[in-house]
Amino acid sequence: MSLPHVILTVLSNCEATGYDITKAFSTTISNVWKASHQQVYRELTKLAERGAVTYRLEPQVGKPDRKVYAITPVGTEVLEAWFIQAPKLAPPRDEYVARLLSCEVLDPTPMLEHINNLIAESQQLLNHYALLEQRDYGQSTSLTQQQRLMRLALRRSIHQRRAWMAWAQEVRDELTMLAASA
Amino acid sequence: MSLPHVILTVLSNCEATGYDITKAFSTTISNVWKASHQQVYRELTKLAERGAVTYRLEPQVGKPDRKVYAITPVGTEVLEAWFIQAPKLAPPRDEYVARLLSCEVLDPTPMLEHINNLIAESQQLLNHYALLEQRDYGQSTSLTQQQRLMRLALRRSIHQRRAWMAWAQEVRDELTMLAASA
DNA sequence: TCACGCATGTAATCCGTTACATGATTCC
DNA sequence: GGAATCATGTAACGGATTACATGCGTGA
Repeated sequence: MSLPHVILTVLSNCEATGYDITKAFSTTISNVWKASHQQVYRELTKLAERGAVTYRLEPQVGKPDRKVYAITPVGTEVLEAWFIQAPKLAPPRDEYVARLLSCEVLDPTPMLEHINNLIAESQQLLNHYALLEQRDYGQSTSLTQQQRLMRLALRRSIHQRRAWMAWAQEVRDELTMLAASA
Repeated sequence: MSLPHVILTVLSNCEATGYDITKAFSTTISNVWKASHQQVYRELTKLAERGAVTYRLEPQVGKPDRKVYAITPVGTEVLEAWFIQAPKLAPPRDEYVARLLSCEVLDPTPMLEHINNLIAESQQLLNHYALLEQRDYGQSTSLTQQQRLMRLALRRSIHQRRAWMAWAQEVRDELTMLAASA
């Protein structure tokens, strides 16, 4: 499990509230790790119990207090211990291929629609990614370290989505033939 | 959630015991969906409660009874209803990219090792996949429908792994430069 | 004034993982 | 004789999802 460590990484850069971190999960980190605000708040509570983070209350007029979290030395150790462990790939759970297997016993027509939608969505996303890459990392010759890392995260999404695209096109061709011969 | 539907798909082809299905999950379906035997047994119990599957007991001499499961018409309806729903991609939870983000605040050397391991493993797996594809689908000019579908499942794994490979190589180059300049 | 965003949670349920358990058979 | 495999589970824990809940400020 890496959710607490992603949170600790965010806090290594700067202090943040639960809300700030949730925002990060829905913007910059959204391609890397998915987490709901409930998960974030619960994890922050647990990390505070373990002494990996601390927080100070910032009173606000007419609003509930902000809890501003910061990483502790213990938290840094936790992060380092996790960092040197070998990463694991997510176990395969693929709804597209699962449905594809059902085509042996069911009419494949709906599957062809799903695949066409996947192709269309993927094309749009890839266009979007290309724009992002150009806009954020394409101009200057020298990028900061942070920019290089974020660019590699984006590259991951691009490679992954291209793989979906290429596969979906193979499936479309195969299913089209299959539907024609039936 | 698709676990029950993958099970129903298996049972649409032929009757099977919990053990048979578990074996399928660790062989033919292993690239598509991961499930432990405990999950399979629990899911079979639930499907039987919903009336989507039935089972008959096959007594055996000196062994515990075999429960041989079969899909029911209700089960087929459940499967069809799921089949026409739009598949969802797995939410992003990527331990490699997560660790990559930490490289901003931690020494990237361990990450470079992780990435080199990923490249080596991926190369081996891709070789293995190539052999499988050739052996199982490369010879005859006309494949059965079942074979075509299984081949597309394999193609998915190949595309996915190639994407990992290409990305990992980009990361390796970038991290090597980064380590050299530090 | 009504909806949306900010900011913060609790509760229930489900899914996945790990560990524990049993008792026979078959292969080395 | 011991290890692995067949076949079947229960129990406990933790993570993820969904729903429910509050209460203020801001813009249409």
